Amino acid sequence: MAVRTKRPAGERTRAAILHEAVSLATVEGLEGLSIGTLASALDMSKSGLYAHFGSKEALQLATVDEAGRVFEAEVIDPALAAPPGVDQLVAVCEAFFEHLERRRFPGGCFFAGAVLEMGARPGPVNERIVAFQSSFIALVRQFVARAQELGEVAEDEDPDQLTFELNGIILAANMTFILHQDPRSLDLARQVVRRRLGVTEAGASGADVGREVFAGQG
Amino acid sequence: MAVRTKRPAGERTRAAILHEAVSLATVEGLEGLSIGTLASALDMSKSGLYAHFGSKEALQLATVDEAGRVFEAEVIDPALAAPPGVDQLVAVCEAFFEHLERRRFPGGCFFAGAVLEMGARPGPVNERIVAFQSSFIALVRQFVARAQELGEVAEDEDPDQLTFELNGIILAANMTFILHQDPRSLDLARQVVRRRLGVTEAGASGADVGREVFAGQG
DNA sequence: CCTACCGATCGGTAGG
DNA sequence: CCTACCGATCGGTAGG
Repeated sequence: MAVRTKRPAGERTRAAILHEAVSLATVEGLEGLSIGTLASALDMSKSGLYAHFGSKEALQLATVDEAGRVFEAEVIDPALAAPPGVDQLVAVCEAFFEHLERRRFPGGCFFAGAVLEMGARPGPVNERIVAFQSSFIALVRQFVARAQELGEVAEDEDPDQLTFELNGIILAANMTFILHQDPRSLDLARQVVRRRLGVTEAGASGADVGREVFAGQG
Repeated sequence: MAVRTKRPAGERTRAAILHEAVSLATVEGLEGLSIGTLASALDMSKSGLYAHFGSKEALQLATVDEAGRVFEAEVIDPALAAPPGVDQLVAVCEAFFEHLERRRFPGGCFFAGAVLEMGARPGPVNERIVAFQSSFIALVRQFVARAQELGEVAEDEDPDQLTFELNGIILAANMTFILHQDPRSLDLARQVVRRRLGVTEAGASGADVGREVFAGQG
């Protein structure tokens, strides 16, 4: 199919490894993810897989980066595409809920699990996870500040408090979804977001499509 | 010291093992917790420790139970001792924040981590974790319902939504504390709780003592 | 509660 | 990307 470039097979293999690694890590954890298990899941030899990374830590770092790319594509990009204001706050939450609902990873949100797993394990892997998570919170805070500038969030609200609450809603949605394995758990999360942000009807955002509505806003 | 009863030394040893096991599990995870590591942390032989439980799964179950006892003593009991109403909702959150601040476990809240670690690993250990977590949420929901009966939570609030939000605040506090390792992170969580519940001054609850205040309520 | 051991798997290496 | 291997550690057992 593709024209031969430098090492297309190797890159495809690497991508396939990381795709599997991120999924496996949401079940086994980043420490529990073993090179042998990962190799046999891909019908490869252990050392063949190992050669792509050179150490377990390098595999873990590459896995975190791959999870970051998935999160950007499925959660951050749709939120960035939404119009600034309260709609954007709804959009970032909604994109996260759909990321869960899609069951992209068997163990729920990669980063929610990774922060807790590696929180007491200092080192490069922990630092990379913390950096990504912190940048996501910072982005949500920007969305909140912009919404407040637009007058769609009350002036007496503290942006840090609202950001904290939205992060809490996201984490509670992830935990509830994992606990009950039921897509309806997310309906409650959606109601909480809309009530907290003063959005009256269901489909407040037209940015993150794939659901329906445009009920009472357009 | 103590009069010889049936097997006091064995029970003391078992208690010491579980105390260490819960702490270690918040760092290494319940799967990463190995019998060898646990034994050497206690200066015991591996098989000596193993004899107390008979299988790794039994050790994991006993560890979850021990973590449940700690959570009951440090979070649930203080909340039950608080007066019903909004004070009790503040008390349960405050008890959790102090549980974190006390750094009882190096990896933060045991159950927050355990739910995410074991969420995609069906089995008896997962079931025990889910049962405990669900019972805690159910208890918070009872507190919310009681506060609403007392007229301290608005009639148009949905108890499930408020319970979900309080759980989110707790989870966000845990994550933030782990991310920044800074007790001041919890100040923001405290502000969020009080603003969300319409409590104006800092020390709304006299039940969970050890902090101070009684500013504008008594 | 111990020493001594089992087969399996771990991360990693040699050499191709 | 492979086979074949390394020492260390895993959960678990025998026997005391």
